[in-house]
Amino acid sequence: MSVRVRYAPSPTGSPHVGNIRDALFKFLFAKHHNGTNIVRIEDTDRTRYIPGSEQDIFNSLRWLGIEWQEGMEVGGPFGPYRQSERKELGIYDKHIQVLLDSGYAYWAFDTTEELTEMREFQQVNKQPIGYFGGMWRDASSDAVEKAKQAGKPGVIRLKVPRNEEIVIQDVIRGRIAWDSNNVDDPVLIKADGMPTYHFASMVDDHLMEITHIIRGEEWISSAPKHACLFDAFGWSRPIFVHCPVIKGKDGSKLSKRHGDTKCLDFRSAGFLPEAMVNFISLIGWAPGGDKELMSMDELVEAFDLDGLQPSPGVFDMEKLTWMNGHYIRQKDISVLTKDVLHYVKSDDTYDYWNNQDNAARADELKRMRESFEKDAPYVDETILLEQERVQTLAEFGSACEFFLVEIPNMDQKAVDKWFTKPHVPQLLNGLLEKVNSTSEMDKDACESWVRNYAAENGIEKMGMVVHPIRVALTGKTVGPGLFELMSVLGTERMKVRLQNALQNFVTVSN
RNA sequence: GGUCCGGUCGUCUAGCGGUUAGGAUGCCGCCCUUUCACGGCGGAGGUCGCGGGUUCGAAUCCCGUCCGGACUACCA
Repeated sequence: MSVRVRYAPSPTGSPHVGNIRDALFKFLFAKHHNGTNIVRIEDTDRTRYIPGSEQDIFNSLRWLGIEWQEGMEVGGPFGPYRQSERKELGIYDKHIQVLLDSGYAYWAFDTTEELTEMREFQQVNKQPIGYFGGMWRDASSDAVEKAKQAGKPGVIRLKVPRNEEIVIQDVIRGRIAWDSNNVDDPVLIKADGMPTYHFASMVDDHLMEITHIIRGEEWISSAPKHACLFDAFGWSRPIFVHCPVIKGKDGSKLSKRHGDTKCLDFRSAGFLPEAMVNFISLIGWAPGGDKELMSMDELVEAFDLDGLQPSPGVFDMEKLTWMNGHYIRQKDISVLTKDVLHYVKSDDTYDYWNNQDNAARADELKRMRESFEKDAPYVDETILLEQERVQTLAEFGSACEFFLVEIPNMDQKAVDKWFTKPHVPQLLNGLLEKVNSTSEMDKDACESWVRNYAAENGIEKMGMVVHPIRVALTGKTVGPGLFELMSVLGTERMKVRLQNALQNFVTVSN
């Protein structure tokens, strides 16, 4: 039997990295086994529906290269793939009737107040909290009819068997058992007629012939309910795989207060999909050796359930950042420049940095976007020179800034350190003279001029000539190799910068 | 409170009864070098949560204990 797995998110917001990591696992597993990955939308809670989140879900998946062969947007033989549509088709009504008829489900008419009161009672009496039958589990059909006649809103609950042991086999953790007396009767159909997750998801998993339920660890405690449901229908249970959660630095489940958690935020922050995929695949899973830098194809090749880990992992931004730097460096320059262009053109980028209260970064990136419009080949060259010096796409903004402005911002400490040396005015004037008389200087020409100058003036330490020129041209003490940088800048820009340095910053005259 | 899951350097992890407990990241140092970065080399960092067993031998198996986490909705 071929593998069929499903990614079944709720459209309640832009997906979280933990959720997307699970989606990645499912995709890798399906693809590794030549199976089918299905995307189904679980929108049974109308109150939590957020418009636009379906698109965020698809965008997150596509950004990372997670494919699906069946489901939303691509169709398939088991559609529709949106639960609200399946509800309209009567799929859940039909199935709940089966359970009602066979006695595995029952109507319950408790009010919200009654349920709250019940829980408070259980709380103070240190009892397990939950609905274990109340007055409705074994109510007579007359009582149920009467409540219906009276127009009382009711729900349908699953009649979990009592005095039994409920056992599931989890692929990662092995046997997990519950005393059924501790498993409460979950609501299957809500008062508004919509199915709950417990019901809709399991019915659909069966109908869609899902072989493996791969989901987060937070579902373990409802697994016995799901197992009972399958048993009640007489259906064979799929294989359960509960993946460990992803935690934040403080050890609790990753959430908003840990910073970025939405998958698409990472795109806006300047991370590459290759890095993101590689990094999140390694939280809770390992191929079983020392290898950790892997492409999507390699992950597909290496992925299997036995590499899954039971213990939760912490999302380590520093390691993600390192990995992103690795992928930036590894990238072909023609591809990289397109990525950067795309990044600085995207509105999401600016929304993101403005939300981060980092207007300066937004400005740098905006300048880069404008520069692309004016002189793309020039910007491409600056990207090449900064490629090995940045770790995210966003960092190109500040790394390339000095190239793109008319006059760079002069770092006062750099000026104080280097422009006070007595040989500097002559040096900068000499270079100015050179660029005035030359229209083009390639890297070698720049290098030989600098070296000759040093030799002719008896300067032994290259730093003594290199650093002042660097400060004059870039305003900084750090950056790409001087000769590369000079040749990319070109004589015109060098002229303007040298004049500015000599007029406004060089304090010692000769 | 209850149920369940988990516990190897700060972090991600390898390990499946015999290893000086390996790799990666981060940190530190050296080398390369005009700076930064990249790269190369090296270092610090783990009595494998703790306590008992089983065994000639345990991170690996068993029991207990502690700590952490998830769930505990007519949310998923």
